[in-house]
Amino acid sequence: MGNVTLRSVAEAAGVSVSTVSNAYNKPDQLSAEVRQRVLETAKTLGYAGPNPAARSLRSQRARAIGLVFTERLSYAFSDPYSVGMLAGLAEVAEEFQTGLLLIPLRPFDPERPEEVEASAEAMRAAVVDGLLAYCLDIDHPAREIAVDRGLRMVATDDKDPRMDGLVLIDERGAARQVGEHIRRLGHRSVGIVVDSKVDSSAVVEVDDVQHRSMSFSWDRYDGFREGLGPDVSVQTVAPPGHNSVEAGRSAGAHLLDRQDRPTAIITVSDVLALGVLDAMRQRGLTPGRDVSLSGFDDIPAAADAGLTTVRQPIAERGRIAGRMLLDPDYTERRIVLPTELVVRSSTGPATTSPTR
Amino acid sequence: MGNVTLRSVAEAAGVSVSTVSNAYNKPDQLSAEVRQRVLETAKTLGYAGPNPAARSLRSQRARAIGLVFTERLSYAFSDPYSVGMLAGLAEVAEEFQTGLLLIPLRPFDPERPEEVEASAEAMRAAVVDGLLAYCLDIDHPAREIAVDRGLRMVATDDKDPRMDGLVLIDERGAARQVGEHIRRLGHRSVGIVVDSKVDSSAVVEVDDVQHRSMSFSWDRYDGFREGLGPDVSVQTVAPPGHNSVEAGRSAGAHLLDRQDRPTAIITVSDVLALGVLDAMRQRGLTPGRDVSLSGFDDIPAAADAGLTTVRQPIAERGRIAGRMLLDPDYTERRIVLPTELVVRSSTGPATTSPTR
DNA sequence: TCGTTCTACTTGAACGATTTAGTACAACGA
DNA sequence: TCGTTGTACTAAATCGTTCAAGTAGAACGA
Repeated sequence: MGNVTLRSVAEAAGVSVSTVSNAYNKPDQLSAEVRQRVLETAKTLGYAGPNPAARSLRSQRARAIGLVFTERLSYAFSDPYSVGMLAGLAEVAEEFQTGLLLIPLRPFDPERPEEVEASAEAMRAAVVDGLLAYCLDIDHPAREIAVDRGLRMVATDDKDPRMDGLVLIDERGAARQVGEHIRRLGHRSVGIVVDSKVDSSAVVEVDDVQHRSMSFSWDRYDGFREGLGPDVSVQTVAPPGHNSVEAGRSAGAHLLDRQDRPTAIITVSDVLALGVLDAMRQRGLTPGRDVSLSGFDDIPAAADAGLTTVRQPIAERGRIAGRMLLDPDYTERRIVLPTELVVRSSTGPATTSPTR
Repeated sequence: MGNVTLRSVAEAAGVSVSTVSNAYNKPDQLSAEVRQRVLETAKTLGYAGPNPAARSLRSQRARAIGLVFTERLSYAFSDPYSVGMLAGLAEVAEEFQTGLLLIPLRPFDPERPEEVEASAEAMRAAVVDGLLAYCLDIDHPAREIAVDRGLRMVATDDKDPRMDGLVLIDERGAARQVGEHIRRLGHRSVGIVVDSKVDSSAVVEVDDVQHRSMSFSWDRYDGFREGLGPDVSVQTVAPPGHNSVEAGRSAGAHLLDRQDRPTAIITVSDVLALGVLDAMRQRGLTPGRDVSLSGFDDIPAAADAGLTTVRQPIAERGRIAGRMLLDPDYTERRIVLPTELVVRSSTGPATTSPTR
């Protein structure tokens, strides 16, 4: 089984190997009758079509693009934002008859370099034409391997100058709008919830410097602070674990239970905001009245929850990344997509009596 | 660039091609010093390691397993159950240094066979050693192609006898326990929420026969009915759209707003149950007191919500599927994993006054 | 001293396709 | 009638590895 090749088909059909190949790849290069005959003998021989590996080798095209898959991305799949982008990417991939190869890697961890290094070898073995560097740590050795291989690389959130394509939003500018919105509403004590790169077991309070090394989203953070201005007092916390509703809930609990509860809470993602919303509900607080809350991304659930947030074209981000990787006619190499502040009921004016 | 091959490295290092190959694949076959020299010249030449396509061709191993990726699976990624299974699969894949290839396909649709057929060609091009037939419709042409290719196929929820491996739970038996639990609590009017295979725009009421063709989960459905027994009156609904919290919410709304509101609601998944829970909250109903509710799967959020459900080893399902595909020492071909009814606060005795 | 075993490499044949350059033959216009 | 063009196919090289088989030389025991 399985050892039926182009040659066996060619012999059985009484034509040359190239003709059989053409029957599959270039139907206009041969007469309809011969093609018909070839395809029929292929069927009776149980030939399942050209061997993909051989085809990849000869044509120098893998018909697949890579996507790094760490534990973190596995969590990311619970995040509607990632799913939306992946859906956009898959749409283009389908259009180009191209697969999406998840490359399982150990997440970067300076504590155990040899394990990470070993898992990075998977990047060598990946049969891909290009790579979407999503959730791939800047220091991960797999990144070097990808560069060495000369893989076309596209990122949606990356600072690496070696990228062949970038699909961005103005993170900082968008975040600034959120900050300004909150400031204009009169809030002077604001909590910020960031995501956390490191594993902690509890909510940690973060200062501006720590944040740089602890979180993925300091552009947003900087934007928030810019928009809020110097007169607003800010308390930043990072929840334990990954970007999730659960994490948001614990961060929200932490902020809401403080003596000096902030009058507004800003989060770096809608998922975290939904968690904070839960924490508010549990405490009988009404969003937009007792405490204001804003998110980021505008995932579908944000509208249902009445969450003020920044809308970004999520699926479009994936689509463009896909085009950059797959469509030779798409020559743009750096796209900055528009965002929009969407004000909903979860933000409102600071109450004049800012006590509990 | 990129045209550095084993041969160029071999020439530069003054050794044979096989020696260079061995330097990468069988370090014990050559002396440490030669290996060192080879690796160094490889580095200076900018050789990124053996070309994966060529390696796949020669060794007849793709180092990747396939996963069908339709729009439906893209929604499935929002489902913690799928994510959990995928995480288990990825764990094993990482262990075996193997990639996970998502193969984008059009979902099966008898209305437009040619589009589906065309997209199924992606199954021909996939460089994979095996396939996890998850979310792959039984009638999808890609399934035939996979069979023709002689791909090793494993399923976690499939009736196809051509599968090389099955990782199952006793769906019907587990569902029966749920039904019995509800019956013993005294409920005599029960709503069942199933998932829907077809696209409808609103909640539809389903009878036993329709259900067969409309849903993916009729084993569970049959189990529910068996456990409930003949004395319980059942109203079955299928929400519009895919398995999601949102869908559960609308199905729940439909059942709860009926004149003859059921005293208990059973769903085929926790995700749907969480939606029903939302609908109950919106109506000020307390789960387990006013209306009982049970789910299926025991995703992490179920415990938080106090949801009665069936626990199944989710990640383990993915892990075993991975082993069946990748581990030659794993010879088991059909595994039925244990389940357990987990009773939490969302189910309680039927109230003696069963009126609104 | 001779045969045997071991180590460290090399040789050359696959793996299964695509692609370039060609050939044979028919059709065509002048 | 001859050269040109086009159609339908073929021959042979090539993609970059891995792997089975082979060899040269050192080391060893009797």
